[in-house]
Amino acid sequence: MPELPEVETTLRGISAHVLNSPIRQVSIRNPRLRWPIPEELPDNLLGGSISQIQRRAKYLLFTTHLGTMLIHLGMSGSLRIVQPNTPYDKHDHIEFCFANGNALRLKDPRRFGAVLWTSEPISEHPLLKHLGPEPLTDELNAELLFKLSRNKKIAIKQFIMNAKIVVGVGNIYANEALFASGIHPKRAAGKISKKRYEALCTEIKRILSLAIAQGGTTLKDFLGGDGKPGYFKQELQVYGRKGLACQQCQTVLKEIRLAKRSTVYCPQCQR
DNA sequence: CGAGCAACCTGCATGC
DNA sequence: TGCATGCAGGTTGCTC
Repeated sequence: MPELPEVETTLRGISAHVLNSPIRQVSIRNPRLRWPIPEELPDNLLGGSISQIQRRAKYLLFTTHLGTMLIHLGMSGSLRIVQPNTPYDKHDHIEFCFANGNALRLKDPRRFGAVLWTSEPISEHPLLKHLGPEPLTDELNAELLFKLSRNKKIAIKQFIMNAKIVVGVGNIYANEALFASGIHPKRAAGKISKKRYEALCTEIKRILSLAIAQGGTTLKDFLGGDGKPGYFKQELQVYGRKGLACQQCQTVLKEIRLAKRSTVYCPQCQR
C-alpha cells in the first residue's frame, strides 16, 4: 500500500489525534513484524507523550522525551485512529491508547512493516543514516542525479528507486514519473542527459505533490489516518494500465519486469 | 565494488 | 469446489 504520499497522508491524518496526550497503554498483540517489536518499547512510551511526528523517507518518527519510535508500513501496513473499544482486526499488531481517548493501531497483514525504538539521535540510526535526499526538497535536483549516475549502467527506474540516491520513489510513482518525463524505464542511468534529468526531477516532485494533495493512491484498502481513501488512482497514466491505450498517443502500453517489479510504459512516448 | 535475487508474510485473482 | 500458482504498494542483506 504505502508509498511516500500514503505515508505523508497518514502522518497528516493521525497527528492531531495523538500529539501531546499522555500514553496510557501500549498493547502488543503480535511482535513479529519485519524485526521484532522491542520488548522495552512499552516501558519507554508509557507515561510520556508524543511531542512531534515527522516523516523521513517512508519512516514515521514519533518523538518522545526518552527517544524516538520509528514506524515503517512496509507493503501492507496502515495506521488508524480508532476508539479503544473497537474490535481488533486479525492483523492489528500493536495499539497505543492515549489519555485523550484516542487509540492508534497498526494493521499490517503481510508484516513487512516495522516498529522500532531508538534513544540515539535519529539521524544516526542505521536505517536512516545512509538515505538519500527527500524528493520534495531542493536537495533532489538534476545536478545530483546527473552526477551520481555517470558511468552507471543500471536502468533508470532502478536508479530512482534506490533509497541511497533519493528516497520515497516507489514502484507506482517511478512508473508514473518516467512516463511523464518521456524516459524509457530500462534506459541506462549513465546515458541520460542533464536536460532529461531536469524533466525527471520536475515530474517526480509534481507527481508526488499531486498524490499527497489527493490523499495518496488507494489501490486495495488504503485509507488515510482520517479514514478517507486516496484519490490519486484516477490520475495514474501507466501503473496498472498494461494493454490499455496510452492517453497521450493511443499506443498500447507494455509491461516488463525490472528487478521483479511490474514496469509499465509507453513504447512510443518513452525513449 | 555493483548486480541480482532470496527473504520476510498474507491475501487475492486466476486457471485447471 | 478445491488446489496450485503467481502476483502485490518495500527493503535488507545475502551471494557472485
